[in-house]
Amino acid sequence: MAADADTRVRRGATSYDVAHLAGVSQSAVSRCFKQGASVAPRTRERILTAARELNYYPNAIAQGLITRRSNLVAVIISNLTNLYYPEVLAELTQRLSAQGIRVLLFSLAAESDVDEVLDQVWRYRVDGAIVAARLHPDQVAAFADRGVPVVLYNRIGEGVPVASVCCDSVSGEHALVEALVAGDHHVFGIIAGPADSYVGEERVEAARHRLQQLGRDCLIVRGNFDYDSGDAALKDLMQMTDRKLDALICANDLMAIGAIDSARINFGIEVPGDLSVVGFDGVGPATWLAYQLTTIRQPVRRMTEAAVAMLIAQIEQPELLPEQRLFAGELLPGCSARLG
Amino acid sequence: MAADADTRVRRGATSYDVAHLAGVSQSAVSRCFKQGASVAPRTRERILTAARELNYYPNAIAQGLITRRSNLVAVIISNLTNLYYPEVLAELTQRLSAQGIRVLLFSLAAESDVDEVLDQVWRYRVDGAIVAARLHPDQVAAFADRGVPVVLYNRIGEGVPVASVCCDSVSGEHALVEALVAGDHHVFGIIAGPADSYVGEERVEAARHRLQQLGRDCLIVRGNFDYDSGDAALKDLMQMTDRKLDALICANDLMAIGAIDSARINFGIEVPGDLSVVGFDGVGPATWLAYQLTTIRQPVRRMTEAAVAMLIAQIEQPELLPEQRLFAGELLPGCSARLG
DNA sequence: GGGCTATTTGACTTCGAATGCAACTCTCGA
DNA sequence: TCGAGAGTTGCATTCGAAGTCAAATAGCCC
Repeated sequence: MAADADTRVRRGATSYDVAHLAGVSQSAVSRCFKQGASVAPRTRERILTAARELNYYPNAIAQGLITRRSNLVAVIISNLTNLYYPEVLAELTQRLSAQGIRVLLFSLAAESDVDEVLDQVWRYRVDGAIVAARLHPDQVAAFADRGVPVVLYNRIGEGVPVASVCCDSVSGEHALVEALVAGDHHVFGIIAGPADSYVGEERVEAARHRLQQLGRDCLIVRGNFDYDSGDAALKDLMQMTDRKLDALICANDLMAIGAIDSARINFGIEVPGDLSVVGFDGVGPATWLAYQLTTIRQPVRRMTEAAVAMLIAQIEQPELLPEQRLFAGELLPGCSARLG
Repeated sequence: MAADADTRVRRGATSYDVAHLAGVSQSAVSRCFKQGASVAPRTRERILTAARELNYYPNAIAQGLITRRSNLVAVIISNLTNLYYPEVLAELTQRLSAQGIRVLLFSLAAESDVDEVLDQVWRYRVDGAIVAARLHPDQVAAFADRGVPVVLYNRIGEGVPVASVCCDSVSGEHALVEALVAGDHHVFGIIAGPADSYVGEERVEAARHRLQQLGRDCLIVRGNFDYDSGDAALKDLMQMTDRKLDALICANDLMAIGAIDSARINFGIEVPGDLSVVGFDGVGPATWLAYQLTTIRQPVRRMTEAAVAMLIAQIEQPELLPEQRLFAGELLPGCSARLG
C-alpha cells in the first residue's frame, strides 16, 4: 500500500507511507493526528518523525469523505466591487480560518445569480454557507432540505425562517432622518439602491416612512449602489424640482460620495453648506478628508463574528432554531450634513 | 449500499441511491455523469430521471479522492482591504468558475504570513494556486516539490523560476516621470510602499532611477499603501525641505489620494496647480470627480485572464516551463498632474 | 510468577465515485 | 442460423483516512 519515493513526491505522502516508514499500522498514523486518541508517547514520536521526513499532511479530501465533514464553508457574495464587501470577506475568511474552516468563495456577477453556483455548493458538501446575496424562499428550502446550515448576511429569509445577521436599517435611517430634521432641513431627496437589493429597499422605506411621519415629503430616484449612479442620481434630482433640495439621503456611502462630488463639482453646491448628504455603511472612503461623510457605520467586526459563531453553532447542533440577529449601526456625525 | 430515505435527505443522495432507483449499477450512474462515456440513451434517460428525483449531485470530495483532481485552486491574497485586490479577486473567481474550478480563499493579515496557510493548502490537495503575497524561495520550492502549479500575481520568484503575471512597474513609472519632467517639475517627492512589498519597492526604484537619469533628485518617505499613510507621508514631506515640492509620485493610488486630500485640506495646496500628484493601479476612486488621478492603470482583466490561463496550462501539462508575463499599464492622464 | 486491569495496537471496513476488465446484448452479414 | 464486432453493462477494486473491535502488550498488586 505504501507508495515508492517517486509517487510520494508527485502525489504527496499518505498515511500508509508514514506508517511504513515508522514501522506501524496506518491506524496508528491516523490516531496520531487526532486529538485525544490513545497512542504511546514513543510511538507518537516515531510517527511524527516519519511524517516530518515525508512532508506528510493528512489529505483533507479523504478525511472529508469518511468523516462527512469537509471543513469547508461556502461564502457567496454578490458584488465584491462594492467597497463594503471586501472588508466583510476579509473578516469572515480570517475568523473562519481561526476555527479551522476553509472558505470556498463564490462571487456573483449579479445579486440574483445564486442558482448558478448552488449546484457547485451541493457538490462540495460544504458544512455550511454564509450568503450575502438574495435567496429565494425555495433556495433557502434547498439548503434546509440538504441539511446545510446557512447564515444570511444583511439579508433575511423573506417569508421563511433562516438565520441571519443584519445591520438595523430602520433605526439607522430613523436616526439620520431625525438628525436632519432637527437640523432644520425641509426639502429631502433620496437616492435608492437597485430594486433587487434587500437592504437598499429597506433603508429607503425606513427613511421615507420616518420623513412622512415628521411631515416632510421627498423625491426618490434610483441608483445602483455605485459611485457613478450617485452622480447620475443627483443630476436627476436637480432636474426634478424647482424647490431647492437641502438634504439628501443615500442608500449607501458610495452613492453619497458620488452625489457629493457631483454637487460640488458639477453644480457648485456646497456640502454641507447648501446641501446635507448622508450615507449608510461606513466604508473606508467615508472618513476621507474630502468627504467626512455623515453616515451609519455597520459594526462589521461584530456582525462577522456573530455570523461565524451562528454558523458554527448550527453546524454542531443542526436542531438549533434559526436566529435573526440585528445589530445597531453607529451614527458617525462627519461633516457632510448639518445635524440638529 | 443504497441509503434509506431519511439518510438520503440528511446526507445527500449517492450514486448508489440513484442506481438503486433506476435499477442499474453504480458504475452506470457514474458513467452517465461523465462526458463521452458509453451509456445507452434509454438507460441514461432513466438514470437522469432518478437523479433529478433524488436531487443527486456527484460528491466532489469523493471524485477528488479517486481522480486526484480536486478542481480547487487556492487563491492567496495578502490584504483585501487594498481596494485593488477585490477587483482582482472577483475577476479571478469568475474566470476560474467558468473553467469549472472552485476557489479556496486564503486572506492574510500581512504580506508575509504565507507559511501559516500553506499547510492547509497542502491538506486540500489543490490543483494549483494563485498567489498575490510574497513567497520566499523555499516556499516556492515547497510548491514545486509537491507538484502544485503556482502563478504569482504582481510578484516574481526572487531568484527561483515561477510563473508570474505582473504589471510593468518600470515602464509605468518611467512614463509618469517623463511626463512630469516634460511638464516642467523640479522638486520631486516619492511616497514609497511598505518595505516588504515587492511592487512597492520596484515602482519606487524605477521612479527614483529615472529621475536621477533626468537630473532631478527627490525626497522619499515611506507609507504603507493606505489612505492615512498618504496623508501622513505628505505631512512628513512638508517638514523635510524648504524648497517647494512640485511633484509627488506615489507607489499606489490610495496613498496618492490621501496625499491629495491632505495637500488640499491640511495645507491649502492646489492640486495640480501647486503640486502634481500621480499614483499607480487605476483603482475605482482614481477616476472620481474629486481626484481624477493621473496614474498607471493596470490591465486587470487581461492580467487575471493570463493568470488563469497559465495556471490551467500548468495543471494540464506539468512539464511546462514557468513563464513570466509582463503587462504594460496604461497612462491615465487625469487632472491631478500637469504633464508635458 | 500469576492474575488482573488499563493501555496500545493492528486488521478490516467504511465513505462515494471512477475505471479496467470481463461478460453480456445487439445488430448485421454470410 | 451462426459468428464477428460494436456497443452496453456490472463486478470488483481503488483513492486515503477514520473508526470499530478484538488481540496483544504493559503495568501492577499480591
